[in-house]
Amino acid sequence: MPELAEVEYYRKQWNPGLGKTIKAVRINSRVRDFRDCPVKEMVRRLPGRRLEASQAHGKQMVFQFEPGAWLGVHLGMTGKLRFSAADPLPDPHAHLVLALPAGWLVFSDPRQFGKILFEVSVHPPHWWTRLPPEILSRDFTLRRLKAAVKRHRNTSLKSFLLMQRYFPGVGNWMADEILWRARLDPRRTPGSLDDGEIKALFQRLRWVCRQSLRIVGDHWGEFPESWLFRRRWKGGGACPKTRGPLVREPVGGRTTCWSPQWQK
DNA sequence: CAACCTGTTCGCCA
DNA sequence: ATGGCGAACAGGTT
Repeated sequence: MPELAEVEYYRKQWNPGLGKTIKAVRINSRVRDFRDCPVKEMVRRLPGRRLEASQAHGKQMVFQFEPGAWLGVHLGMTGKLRFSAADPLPDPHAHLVLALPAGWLVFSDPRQFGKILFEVSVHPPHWWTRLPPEILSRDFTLRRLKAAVKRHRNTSLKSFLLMQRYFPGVGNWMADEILWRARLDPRRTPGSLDDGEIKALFQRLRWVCRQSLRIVGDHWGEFPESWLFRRRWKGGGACPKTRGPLVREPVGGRTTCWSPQWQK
């Protein structure tokens, strides 16, 4: 499920390990999650290191160890992080397990679209420092959005919002929520937007990120009934604004939910 | 049983 | 070169 706020939620699930020293690493190195990971080095060098801090950035996370080592985690489609007081051995999808003095930090991912990275270094690795500005940061500006619109004027708005190099953390449901609140038809192109519509998109982008972090990021809360999120999963839903029917069909290759009477 | 899936990357084409 | 699209990845769920 992981998009921006859900990633932040999962990041915190490893907080019980903060300040603790890794005793052992258990890994299923055959799975796809480790395709870009120096597995042997990680298994050799993580034990004895202390989990110092963690951060999330869009859908990407980093866990910082002392002395200098960095564990990158991307949850893909079905990845999860959890702390387990009992040995998670029975879980066949627990591909990475970090043993603490008491308990285990677990990464599980049945579908294996996630990605684990590892680097030993005093400084944070390039794959962490070269990420684009976060949507809620000062560097994410209307100017930047307009440049992206100009460059990708012919794709659908739906595909556009899913581009992580501009909108890190936005996934399928967030894109639909943002377009619904900006009253924009997901099949429209960025190039067709006027200045007011671009501004609305900018504001709704930031609003949906901020609110979903507040609701889901801390503790897995429920979105209010007023959100499209609550109606979008099954056919036959009604728009919370107009009470009219919602449409559910692929746009840009992804299942998309929108309200034709509300979004133009 | 078949269709579907909250993500990314690759190859193909214009 | 760059932009845009569709397939592929793998396994669980509806």
